Amino acid sequence: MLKNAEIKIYNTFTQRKEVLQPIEPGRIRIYVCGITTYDYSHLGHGRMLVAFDVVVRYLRARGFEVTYVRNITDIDDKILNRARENGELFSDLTARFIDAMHEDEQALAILPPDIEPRATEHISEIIAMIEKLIENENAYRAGNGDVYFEVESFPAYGKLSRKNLEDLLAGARVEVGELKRDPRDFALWKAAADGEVGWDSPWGYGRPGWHIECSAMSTNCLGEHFDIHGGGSDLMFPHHENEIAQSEAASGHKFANIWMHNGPLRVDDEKMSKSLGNFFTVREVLKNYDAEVVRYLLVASHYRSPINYSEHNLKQAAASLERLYSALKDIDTSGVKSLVNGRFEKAFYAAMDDDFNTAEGIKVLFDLAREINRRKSDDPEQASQLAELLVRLGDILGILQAPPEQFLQGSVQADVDPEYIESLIKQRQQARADKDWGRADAIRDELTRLNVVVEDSPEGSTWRIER
RNA sequence: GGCUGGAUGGCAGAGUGGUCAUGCAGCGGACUGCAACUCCGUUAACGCCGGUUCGAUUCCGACUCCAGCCUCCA
Repeated sequence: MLKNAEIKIYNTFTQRKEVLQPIEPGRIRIYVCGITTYDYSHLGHGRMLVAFDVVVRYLRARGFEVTYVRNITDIDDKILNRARENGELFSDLTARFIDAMHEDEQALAILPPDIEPRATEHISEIIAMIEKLIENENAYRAGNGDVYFEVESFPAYGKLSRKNLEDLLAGARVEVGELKRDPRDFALWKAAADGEVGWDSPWGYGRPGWHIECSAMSTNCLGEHFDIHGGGSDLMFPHHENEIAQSEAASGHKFANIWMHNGPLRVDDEKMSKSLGNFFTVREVLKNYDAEVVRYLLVASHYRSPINYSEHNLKQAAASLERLYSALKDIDTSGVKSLVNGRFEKAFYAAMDDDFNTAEGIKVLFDLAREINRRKSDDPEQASQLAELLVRLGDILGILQAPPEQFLQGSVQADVDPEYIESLIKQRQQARADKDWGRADAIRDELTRLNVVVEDSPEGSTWRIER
């Protein structure tokens, strides 16, 4: 790949794009907040997973050795509540939804992270970090066995989400029977009763609070100081703010160099959420739309922008992908010599170097497609090389990896029998040979009824699904 | 109310101080038995008001509107 990669990334922390400067030359360590597994992944999760999948794919394409850690939070109040409602073990619940998440990931062509730590497998590290925080006088035990982080003891608190401590105090809810010294303090460890899910600790039986697991797992997997920390923008406060407080209070130095936050997924211009009833799980969506079309939709906008989920936008995504795949159709790229460092590749890298501008990168893919179409007939060798490049660049975005015919002829929206289609096409070919245009058109009408479009060319007739 | 981000052609969505985004849709042409695909050409935009400038959609300021976070959330 190109040498001297200079990649700019928007750092939420500094509110500006910064040149990525690895702590260790040639190597990037990245931690992304994954999913709390108490239900099926929704499309907002899918967006996050795809966004950081592209980040990692691109960094690798640019020659970095990447260690990608994405955690699973498998112990949490929501999990325990859901398990109780279902009358099942919390570990059975999380096992089921972790499997489901992996299936969804695979469907969306999301590469697995290098390390996928689970909170329940890092309880001892969590306890060790809490002990350290108590020792450093950043945390205290409450009378009931809870342990809280003392926000006042960490003056930089609020620097990521730009909140000042006074405002937080004014806005904090004070609950009855409050065990905290200060309403802004948050739980590191929650005491549990016998019979509830928990682990033994120096403060008695209990379980970790919500934020500490990410501090413990990231530190354990990547060290106390690493390159990139990512997650959804809705995690900025309080989750990431608390992570910074915990991690930096424990280690005494900087936590992550760059903070990346992906934008929200909206439905009808509102954030997708259960309370609004506009909630889509990944698997529901994949019943009605091809996974690659969904992925294209997620990748066609910049990762920090909101994406509006709608049937209309999915249709447009399908049309765009059809154009790209049409360019690849009938081209054999096997054994083709790779075009390296040409203008298209440079333009693509320039776009992606600028804070992973996938929308600008996709423009280059369309430029490539047009060039391929121009050359298809008179310069097939050049067309093949360009097609190989198109597929290679598509891979960085996680698209265009299927055989073109497979994409163009298969679709979850139209379940057709290829043999039947082929037989109709043959009959139509005969009718055309006989110049029986009426019959040829009647057959095409029948195909249209089946959502099939026929395309005639000097080499014969091909077909595709009308999405 | 505080903090962030946004407002681009019919739709989606990038970007730039003065010459093309791109895709879909539209229009004209080529190709086609007719189509489709494809190619060539083409229409069309930068919320509002000021300022800086020879020139602003792009920089600065005010305003309006929208979204997210401030409580569990990717």
